[in-house]
Amino acid sequence: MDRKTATIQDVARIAGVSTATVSRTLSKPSVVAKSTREAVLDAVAETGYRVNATASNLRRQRTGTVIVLLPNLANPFFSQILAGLASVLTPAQLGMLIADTQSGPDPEERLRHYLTSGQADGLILLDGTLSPEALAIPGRPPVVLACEWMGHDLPSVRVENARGAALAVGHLARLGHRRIGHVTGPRGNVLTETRLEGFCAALQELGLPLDDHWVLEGDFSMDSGAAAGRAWLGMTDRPTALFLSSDEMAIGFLGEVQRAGIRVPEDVSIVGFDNIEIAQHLSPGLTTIRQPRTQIGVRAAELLLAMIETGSLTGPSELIEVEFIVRGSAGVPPA
Amino acid sequence: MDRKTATIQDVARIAGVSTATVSRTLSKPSVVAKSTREAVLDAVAETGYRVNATASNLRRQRTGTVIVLLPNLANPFFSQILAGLASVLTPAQLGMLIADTQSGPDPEERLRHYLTSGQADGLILLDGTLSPEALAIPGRPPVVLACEWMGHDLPSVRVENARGAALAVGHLARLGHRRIGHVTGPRGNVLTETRLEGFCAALQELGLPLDDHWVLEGDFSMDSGAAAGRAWLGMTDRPTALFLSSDEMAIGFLGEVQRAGIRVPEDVSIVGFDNIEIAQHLSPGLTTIRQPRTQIGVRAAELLLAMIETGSLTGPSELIEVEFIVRGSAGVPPA
DNA sequence: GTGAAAGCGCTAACAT
DNA sequence: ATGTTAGCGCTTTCAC
Repeated sequence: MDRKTATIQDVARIAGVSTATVSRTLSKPSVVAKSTREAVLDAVAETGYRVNATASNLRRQRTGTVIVLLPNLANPFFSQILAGLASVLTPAQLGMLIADTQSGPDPEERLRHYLTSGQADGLILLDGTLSPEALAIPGRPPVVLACEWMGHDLPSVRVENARGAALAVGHLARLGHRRIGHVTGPRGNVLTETRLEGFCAALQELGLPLDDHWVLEGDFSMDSGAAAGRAWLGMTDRPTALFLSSDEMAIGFLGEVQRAGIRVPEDVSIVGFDNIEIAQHLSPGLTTIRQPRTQIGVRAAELLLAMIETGSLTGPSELIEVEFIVRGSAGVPPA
Repeated sequence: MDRKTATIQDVARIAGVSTATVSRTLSKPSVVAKSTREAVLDAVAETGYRVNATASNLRRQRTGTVIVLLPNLANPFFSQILAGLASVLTPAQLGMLIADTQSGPDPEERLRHYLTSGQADGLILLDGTLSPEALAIPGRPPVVLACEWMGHDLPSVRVENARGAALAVGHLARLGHRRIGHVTGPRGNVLTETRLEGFCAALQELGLPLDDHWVLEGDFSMDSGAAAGRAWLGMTDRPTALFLSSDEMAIGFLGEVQRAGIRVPEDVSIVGFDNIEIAQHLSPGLTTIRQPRTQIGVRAAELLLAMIETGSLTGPSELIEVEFIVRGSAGVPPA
């Protein structure tokens, strides 16, 4: 009907009250008299009034927005975390501004920008490669890490990465493997290092050999898994099993060696990490470690919400359990 | 340093100019004298001043935000489109507020909410199942569809879906298949219908039979592809080839029949749709139709940006080409 | 329980 | 080329 949207003034005029009363009716209905409240709500309905979030935010010195900073938006790994975040943030009237650290030139500068721009009530960080110094900014909003991170003193939601690696090694050892290789994520990434440490520690604990040639560097992508597959095919002294630091790499590896005529798990056993949806649909199914990604998002959002509400810059951290999922890609070693 | 962030007043005071000059220096540097500009920029640097986006937006009657409405955030299909959107929107100083139509109860109400709330300068719609009536709202911001849609009169970025289906059928027919089945997306979805129509039309054009039993309903998910695989395994009169309306379904189908001992493509040929990253890493590689998803996002964002800048509610539509990708999952029919 | 009034921080006429 | 001024629409003391 109306050409332009109604303001609080219009509602006040129609209801015959002041703008203050309209505002109160909408935010704290209990403090206004029943009859006034009804008059106001009628006027709201009549005009189709919605509060202007920008004006409200300016007045209340908040933004209504949470920034989510992730390394790479195109990586489907994050979409489920985002879904978890949204399920908590949306009901709390907080929008998610999603930004990608890889699209620009200087990721840490991007982070600093968001922290100082006053554009957000809080920030959720999904990129573990940024350095903690970037967070040392006075007056910054609360931050929750939903990833591993160099400095471990911030509120965070993390996953039992080292234990996951140990579970993988234990499973393979129990099947009889003694020559176990590993494909890492990108060096420098905290996830990579944590899983690698867990892998090495488990090997040592079980008295299994660790050959440097059996640790290949990847970058979590399918392509890098395929490259690892080619490297494995070219080895004279192949490990009989591999633990790969992501399911995506496991898929790339699997496809590559299968196309070369290698049978999985008869000729080589494979364990991934993540339990992405496709893991169960491969042939053979991918044995892997489940990370509950939606839950990571949910908990991170809840933590941040609590900090925003209390105005605190600190808060608890949380460790989320992983679960070992046995499918067909790991079996007994070849005779 | 400072406890609270500097305002434009602080900068003006330090630089010895008015706030208007500070504002101008930052938005249209060319109109202020060089010496003043330098003084202002020095003061900006000294105070670490950043414009308060909320205040700026309120004053300029804009929001600095674009809402992206998609059916399901957890679906990795959208992440690349989002990456494309972000690559255009971020440099234009527009944030993306991402919302999920499936998380709440009433998707159309959600859409209406975003359209009327004045929280966005524009909206990008990735959900083709919402009805066009929901957009008939006075004073709404510009909208771009990045999906198929019931009413075809809005600015949109779409893909040659029907032609993609025809390419798939043509390829299979050329290999010698005469019994070609299809697994659809969810009924009612516009993508589903368009591809189905393309499929039927191509069959007819080539004089190939269309058996109703060979058209199975899926929902684009791997699980539904696996279900289609089980259905196919149970058929007495199996088609020798299938065109599946998404790669995810093709993957589910492939895994399911392979686990049942069926060889692909020797026993059955498969063609998917999308060319998701994993398609090339499967064994056999998945023959499919490529949709340039990043580009879809880029073009949609560019269209919307133009509309926001000109204040127009209409604009051109664009059809993005698909490309047929031959890999190993489709071969000659079994003898 | 309700109203008056003072800004939140910024930009864009309009003056000069 | 720069300053003055009037708000954008809202929330929140502070009175009554």
